[in-house]
Amino acid sequence: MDNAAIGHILQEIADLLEIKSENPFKIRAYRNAADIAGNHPHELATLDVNGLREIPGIGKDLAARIREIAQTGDTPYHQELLAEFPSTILDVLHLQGVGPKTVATLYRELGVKTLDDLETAAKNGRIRAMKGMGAKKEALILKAIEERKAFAGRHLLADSCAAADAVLAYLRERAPGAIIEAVGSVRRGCETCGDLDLLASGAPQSIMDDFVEYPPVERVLGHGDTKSSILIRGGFQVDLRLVSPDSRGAALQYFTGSKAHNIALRDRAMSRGLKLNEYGLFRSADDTRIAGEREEDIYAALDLDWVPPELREMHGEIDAAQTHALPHLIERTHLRGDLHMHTTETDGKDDIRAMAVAACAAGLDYVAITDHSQALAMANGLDEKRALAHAARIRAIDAEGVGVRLLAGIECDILSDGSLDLSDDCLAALDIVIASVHSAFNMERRQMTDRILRAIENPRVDVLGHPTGRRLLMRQAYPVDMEAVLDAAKHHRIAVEINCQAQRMDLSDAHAQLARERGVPVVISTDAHSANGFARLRWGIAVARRAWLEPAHVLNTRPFDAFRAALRRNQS
DNA sequence: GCCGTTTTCGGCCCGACTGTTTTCAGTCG
Repeated sequence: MDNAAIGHILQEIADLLEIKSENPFKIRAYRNAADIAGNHPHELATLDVNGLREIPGIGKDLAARIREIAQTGDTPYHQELLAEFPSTILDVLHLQGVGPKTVATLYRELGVKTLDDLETAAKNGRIRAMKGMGAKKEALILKAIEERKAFAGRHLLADSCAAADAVLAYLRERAPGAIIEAVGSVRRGCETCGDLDLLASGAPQSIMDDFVEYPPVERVLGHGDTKSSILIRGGFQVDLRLVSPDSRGAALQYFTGSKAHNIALRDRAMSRGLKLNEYGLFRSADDTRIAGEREEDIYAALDLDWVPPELREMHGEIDAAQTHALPHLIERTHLRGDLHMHTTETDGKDDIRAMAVAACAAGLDYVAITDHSQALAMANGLDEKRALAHAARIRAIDAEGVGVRLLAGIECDILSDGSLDLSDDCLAALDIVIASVHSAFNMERRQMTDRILRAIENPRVDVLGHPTGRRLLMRQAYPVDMEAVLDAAKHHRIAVEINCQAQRMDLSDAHAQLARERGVPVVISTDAHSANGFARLRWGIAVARRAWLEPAHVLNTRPFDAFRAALRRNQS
């Protein structure tokens, strides 16, 4: 039972309790626990009740429930709730504009159990007949059902940034004097985002009208003086808030979240006789404004260092901010090398030279060319002979001098039994070897873990590539005991990769944090398949920052010679 | 359901917008 599965059950319990109109604080406790489970870097299943109780927000009851879920796959409490309401009703709850009160009424009065039931009831005009409902609400529900069918809901960070940038450019053109920026999960660098949150300050009121007239709008969900929401093509919901310049810092803080971080800040404010909202920080007694214009001032007034947005997840950042112990996070400009890319020799679109030139233009000092090995026949993977010939060409071009230093490497497949796809002699003749899993994903966890551990034990391997194989919003990670893998990586002094492909971001932020805690070196690599692939370094940087990584934790922040010396094969 | 150099009980973050309303409940973030 992994953390995501545990979190899912806790979330369902929270949803069902909400439909039952249970104590809202109890519901919050379950939601909070679901959040903790989903983001906790350690496997909750490996903790006993005492270990669980040490996690803030997990008390006696929740620790017992989590334990039960981890051991048996579920808890009777969840089953009891499901006996009262069918699980399909949760689809109805998650519909835009339909909340727990409405779901309960629909179920009680109309027997609505599924989205299909709801659609039928709405089409037959039975919704409008209910108290508190009307024809307009009925139409909105039908519209929301239609949208649910069309859109999946969440989006990759890269897609979210692109969509946000387009709206921002449109708005900035119409309010040149204003500051308009992305907040929410985009600003925190989350791997996937739901809605896009934008904040404008110092803009004229007309910005709201401009916003709802944004050409790609498919539907206006709300249109007020200070808050509007739209649905745009591509399935993004975009929210825009307008505040006055003297509230910009407070609003920036408030709308960036996360929710848990904000609750902690408000709590802290309250204990100091202050009140924090999106307009500023005020003295509770007389509403005197203490801060609001600058985000830094809000934190400072609460005796905290300014917290970088990527850290605002309630993973210890408040304590660290209080004791001046926040990390000096890695930035894109710290990266000097990129250790994973492909060329026309296998499935890349550009040749060695073009990749080198593009890397140089991207500000890098060195790259490793790491084409696929023979097992990946589909990608025209390299056998021994081709791998060595390719390496010779890479070294020849490096000798010419192309603005960046080149390393001759390979991304070698880890076969099903954990052996590598090329001979030790061949791998030893190269400058760097990444070992990756590209096949046989459907293994048992124990088997997959052993497979990867065996690869790590091979002294020719320097880096473990995209360690979990996940494809965000498409494919789950293969089951693997990441703690065991990281322990082995530490022991054998190999590095783990943060793969920068937008749909991989693998390691995840939570796993990268585990790597940092264990002292396992990390590399951040693009896995570029063309010369324009270097821009995606920013996605790997986002993961690294969310994992609290500093430049010293990441090998490819080092100068070329120091980087080479740090590779496993070059250590004594 | 969690939490506590105020508390083992009694607190727990809070404002905007919409629809169906004559004063507010529900939803959302």
